[in-house]
Amino acid sequence: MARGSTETRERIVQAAGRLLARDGYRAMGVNAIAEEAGANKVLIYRYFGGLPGLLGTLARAHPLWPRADAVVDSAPTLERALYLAVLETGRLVREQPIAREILLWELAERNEVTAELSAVRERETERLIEALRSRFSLPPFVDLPALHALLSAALSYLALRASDPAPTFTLTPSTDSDWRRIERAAAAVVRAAVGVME
Amino acid sequence: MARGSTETRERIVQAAGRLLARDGYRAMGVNAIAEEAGANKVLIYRYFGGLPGLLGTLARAHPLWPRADAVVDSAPTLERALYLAVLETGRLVREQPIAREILLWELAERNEVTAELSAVRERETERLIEALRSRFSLPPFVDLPALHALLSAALSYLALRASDPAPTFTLTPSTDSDWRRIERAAAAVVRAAVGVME
DNA sequence: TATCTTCGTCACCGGCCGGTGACATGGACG
DNA sequence: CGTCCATGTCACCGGCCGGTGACGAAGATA
Repeated sequence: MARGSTETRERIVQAAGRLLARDGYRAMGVNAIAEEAGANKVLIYRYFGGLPGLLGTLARAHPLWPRADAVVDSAPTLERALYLAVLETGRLVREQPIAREILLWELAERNEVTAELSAVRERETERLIEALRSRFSLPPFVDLPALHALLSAALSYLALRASDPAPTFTLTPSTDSDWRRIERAAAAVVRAAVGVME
Repeated sequence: MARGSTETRERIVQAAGRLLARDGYRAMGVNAIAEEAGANKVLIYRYFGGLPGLLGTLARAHPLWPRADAVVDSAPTLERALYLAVLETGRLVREQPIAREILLWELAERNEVTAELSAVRERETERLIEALRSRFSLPPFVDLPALHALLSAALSYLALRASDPAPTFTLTPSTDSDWRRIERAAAAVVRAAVGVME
């Protein structure tokens, strides 16, 4: 049924993305993906060389992380740009199931797939830092990478905890008002820290 | 061999802790634990009613999170106490493999075990917040839970990423000097934010 | 028409998983 | 002594996993 290499390839990639978003990274096996795609699992080996190849293809097909230029261009000050970048990271993790699962995956396992996924995000983040640095020419004693790492780690983690398997973190943001509190704290922190560290 | 219920129970609990610390939460199965303990897996069902019961016992036997009183008593100011509490959380996650794996587990799965583990940590954190509030009588418009959630989430996440499967986060702290940068950023943030939010 | 390649199917493998039922053993207690 | 029960052992189950070898069916090419 439905012969034709390219269509089948595409169907498998789509199915992998659907499965990752719906059932999480722990469900990503050749058997499950093949069934979801209505294809035969042998084709995963033939077309992608195995699971890592397939998931690499999937990752390359999705733009998952904040684009450096978009963030920088839309903000008038360093504080605002940093704030927006950090919040955008949290928002992506919260609203993009695939992004969320990839972060979890990277935390839980270390293999070819997660290494490549990390590298992709890393590259984009470095470009963001570089863009901020050149656009706003901040004083050298502001440790921008450290500040950015601290805040985006915070938002990512809170977003991870808030979604699907939802435990607590004293204030684990669940309602909109919870998230506003976190965002207000982050804003105050950014505003103050950039000044204080100078 | 080695008859006697209590000794065997203890041996199984010890083996579970060892396995969790060494091989991570993904390795925690009845077969693996039984082999590690040199016992028979049937006993896990007989003595603990199954895996959740065994791991609940294990968790209750380990003090894993910062004690509220210790942190509060050793700090002269609110800034200092908050800074110490947050750093201690990060340090624990970094140095206690069991704590690390429990956090990962809570992120990745939602079941009886992780629910109970979350509850334990949650209770301790609430006590910390309450102790800070009463000890230093901070103004009501400082959103202490939000600030604490933001910062401890940051340190926990960075510590999780820095250990065993070690990908990147632009600045993923690996060396001591990396961690000093993060700590300096956190200190500045705490100092500034408490003032700014007043 | 005959041949050859590509695409897809099917059946099977060994291995590990969680879980259970049947049975040996040894000690306490009558 | 005999009984009983907690303790520990062993073999086995069904199910899912990743992975592979053999085969059929469509279509291009000669």
